[in-house]
Amino acid sequence: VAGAHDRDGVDWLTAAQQREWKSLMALLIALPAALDAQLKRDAGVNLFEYHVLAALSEAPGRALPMSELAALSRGSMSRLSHAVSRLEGVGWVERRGCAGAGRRIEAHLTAAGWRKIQEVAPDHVREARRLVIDVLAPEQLRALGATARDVVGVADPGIADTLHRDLAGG
Amino acid sequence: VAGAHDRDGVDWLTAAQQREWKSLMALLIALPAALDAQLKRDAGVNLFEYHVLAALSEAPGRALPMSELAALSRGSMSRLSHAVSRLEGVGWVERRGCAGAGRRIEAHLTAAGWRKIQEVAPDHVREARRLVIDVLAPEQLRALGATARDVVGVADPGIADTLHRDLAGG
DNA sequence: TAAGATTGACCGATCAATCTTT
DNA sequence: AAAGATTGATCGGTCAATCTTA
Repeated sequence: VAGAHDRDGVDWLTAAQQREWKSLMALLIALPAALDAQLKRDAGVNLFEYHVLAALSEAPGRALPMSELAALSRGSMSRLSHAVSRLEGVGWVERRGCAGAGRRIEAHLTAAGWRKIQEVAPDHVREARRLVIDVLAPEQLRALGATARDVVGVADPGIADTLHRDLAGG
Repeated sequence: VAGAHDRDGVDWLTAAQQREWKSLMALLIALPAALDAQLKRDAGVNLFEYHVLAALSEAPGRALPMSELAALSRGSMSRLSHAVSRLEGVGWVERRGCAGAGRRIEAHLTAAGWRKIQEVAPDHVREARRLVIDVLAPEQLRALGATARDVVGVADPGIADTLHRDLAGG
């Protein structure tokens, strides 16, 4: 039973738990790889860069301070800074100083960047449907989302916070 | 409703679907990062290298041909080859020619590698429990595993095959 | 020649150190 | 000094090319 310890004091997984764990590990490998591959092939961006463009496209004024953008796209400041440099290089994003107190730099989507995300989003949504949304029964999808939120709450409270704020419509 | 198309012919996600999708994306970022961080901190290996050592430790004779090991640890041959080179460098794995027809190289766990995985596994299992297994109700975990298998089946049939064989006790 | 395996160049991410502004 | 942001070294992974053996 759960909570049992062997003589080393280790609470090993049961056979059933191992089964579900291995299935989850397979998902963690296969799904991001498939999404990345589609975006890279059809759009020349990776999944993180797509999230950056998508977050900007939904923001008021199509602009966000770097630190908020990092939280929304679930990456470190460093990762974001490198990514924005790349996106700036191809003309989809620009950096500029920003007015608000304390904050210094905001990234904003250029006209070309707006066109790019409009062009790329439909394919990405199609892939999301093909791999997940249309594969699962509605109740199964609902349960998956709820379970994901439970796990993220423990694995990374910071991401969980940003997610909840985003889902609430912040 | 699902299946509806706007005038661009795109079947966008509903608000509810977007909610679950974003939750899943957050999981895909947060969970591997947390598992990786624990292993890197406490054991000096990443999640993929851990899977390599774990797969070898469960194999008969603690050895596997490179191609089978790649499938079991869910990586490309190239990724595995680089990883095994690293693990060889620290003395946990060795390469050697192998007898069976057609096959050429097998990786096997050294005595030091065996000790290493024995030492590291309990912490990894503890983390798996803390982040997932003990967070979810048994039925929720079961559903997560089943859903993961459904998605993997579409996203990567090759990984799905290996997973099913592994779960059947191959 | 096809499958198994390796290699090296390149790219993207992390980490620690640094710069900048309040 | 603290928060926001950037930088550069380094590491790990991918990709395409190559080598090897049945």
